[in-house]
Amino acid sequence: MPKDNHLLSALPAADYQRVAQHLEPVSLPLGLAVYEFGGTMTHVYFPTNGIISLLYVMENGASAEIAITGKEGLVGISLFMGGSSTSSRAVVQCEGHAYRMPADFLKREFDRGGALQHLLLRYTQALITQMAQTAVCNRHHTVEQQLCRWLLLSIDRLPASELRMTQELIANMLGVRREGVTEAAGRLQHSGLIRYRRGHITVLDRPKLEQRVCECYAVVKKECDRILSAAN
Amino acid sequence: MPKDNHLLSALPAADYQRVAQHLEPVSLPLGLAVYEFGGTMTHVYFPTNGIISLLYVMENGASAEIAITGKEGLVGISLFMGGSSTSSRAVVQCEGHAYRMPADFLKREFDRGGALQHLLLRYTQALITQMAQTAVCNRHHTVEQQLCRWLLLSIDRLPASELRMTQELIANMLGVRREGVTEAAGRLQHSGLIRYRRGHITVLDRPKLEQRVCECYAVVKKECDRILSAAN
DNA sequence: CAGGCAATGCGCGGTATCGAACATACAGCA
DNA sequence: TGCTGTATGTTCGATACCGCGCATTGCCTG
Repeated sequence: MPKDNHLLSALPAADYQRVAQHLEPVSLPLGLAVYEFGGTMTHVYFPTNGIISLLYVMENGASAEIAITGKEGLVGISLFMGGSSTSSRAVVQCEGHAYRMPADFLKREFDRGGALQHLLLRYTQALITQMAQTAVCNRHHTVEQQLCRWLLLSIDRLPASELRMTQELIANMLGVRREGVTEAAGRLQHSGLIRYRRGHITVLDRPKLEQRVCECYAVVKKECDRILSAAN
Repeated sequence: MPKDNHLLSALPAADYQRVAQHLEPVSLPLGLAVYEFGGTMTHVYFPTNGIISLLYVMENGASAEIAITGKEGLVGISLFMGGSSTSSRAVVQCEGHAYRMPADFLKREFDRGGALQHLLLRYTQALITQMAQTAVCNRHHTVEQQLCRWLLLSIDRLPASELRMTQELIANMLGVRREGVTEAAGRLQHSGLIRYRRGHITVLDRPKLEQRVCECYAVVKKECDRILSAAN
């Protein structure tokens, strides 16, 4: 079950044995803030399912999603990167489960410099790519393109092609108005790419969604695949 | 002279001795592309002065700056993060000098896990903060605010408060139209915060500039200071 | 000191997004 | 089955930015 997380499953047996006994299963209910801005981090989280969003909330309350993480990664990279506190919120966007590991154990294990270190650094690199692409996408692409990107990135991390999510929340993630999401989602539904009803969105035609999305999705996905395949 | 770079100067004497003989001085002429997209990285660069921008160029030619680096950091983090190629361009935005280090030596040194590793990871953390803030700023702030942020971040990395830079190039960095920069810069000049003439911009009233800038500047600066002070 | 070119200034219509207010309709619960 | 709160749909003007074209002005070089 911890091996449902791709980073944990990529660990060599010896490392995994050592690490496994320090893993504690936790559930990730919808809306849980795994980390708050500026809070101290006592654990890192390896999701096995569900999605966690890295959100940045500004002084005036406006927000934007910086990256999302699922079973392919972990939440809490700044712990081993040398900052002990977070500069963003980490919120459960789709409920699921995770295994968490105490901060001090992770740091010790990281400093051994073995396979775990390499995996974590590789994943951090993928996360950096995702953040950079988000910055560019925010600058140059339309709400509809970004919605497509967000949907694809999300269902990539879920078993089904349906997700529980209101347009209001999506708007918070994308950092746009709710009406903008309503409009874009309406167009996508009208074209038969998705279907939604009160808090549920289903992707019906993934290939067509990939046609409408901006290049940002492919860049992030490719980098994510590349890094994690090389890890095995 | 290598110690003009803050990361190199923060190294303990023993580490510095070992590393120094692998440093090669290079000059950074304006416009040089230290890295191209997808290129292989043979060296990492520790600037001692000047500014290097991390730029992302999209399929249609539109571009956006993701982060900037000066004497406080290094260029080429993906080398030790486990990706061997870059996902962005690194372009010299203000001429200067740097010391470069061969990729394979850096990797070996990094894998020793000593002071250099900690410094590089800390700096990467600061860079991540800068990228996240860029993403948010692109989403929510006006061109004028972003211009203020860009100016402040730039002169923080320069000895003087003047920089050689056309509005056209600034527009490329910010990912907006040249006219947008002209307009915003015109307002700032009219208010007496800056002065510019054909390719030269001088910051006249830094405190007032800090009043007009969005919160993003302070966040990035604070994190950068925090991380690099803790490194000493 | 006189080109010539690059940098800047400006105007135009077009579009995407914003901000706010309100109407509707569905889901879950009593 | 009906109520109620929340999710979604729709409208309006306002604004920021885009894309284009072209005028102007300063700097550099010959």
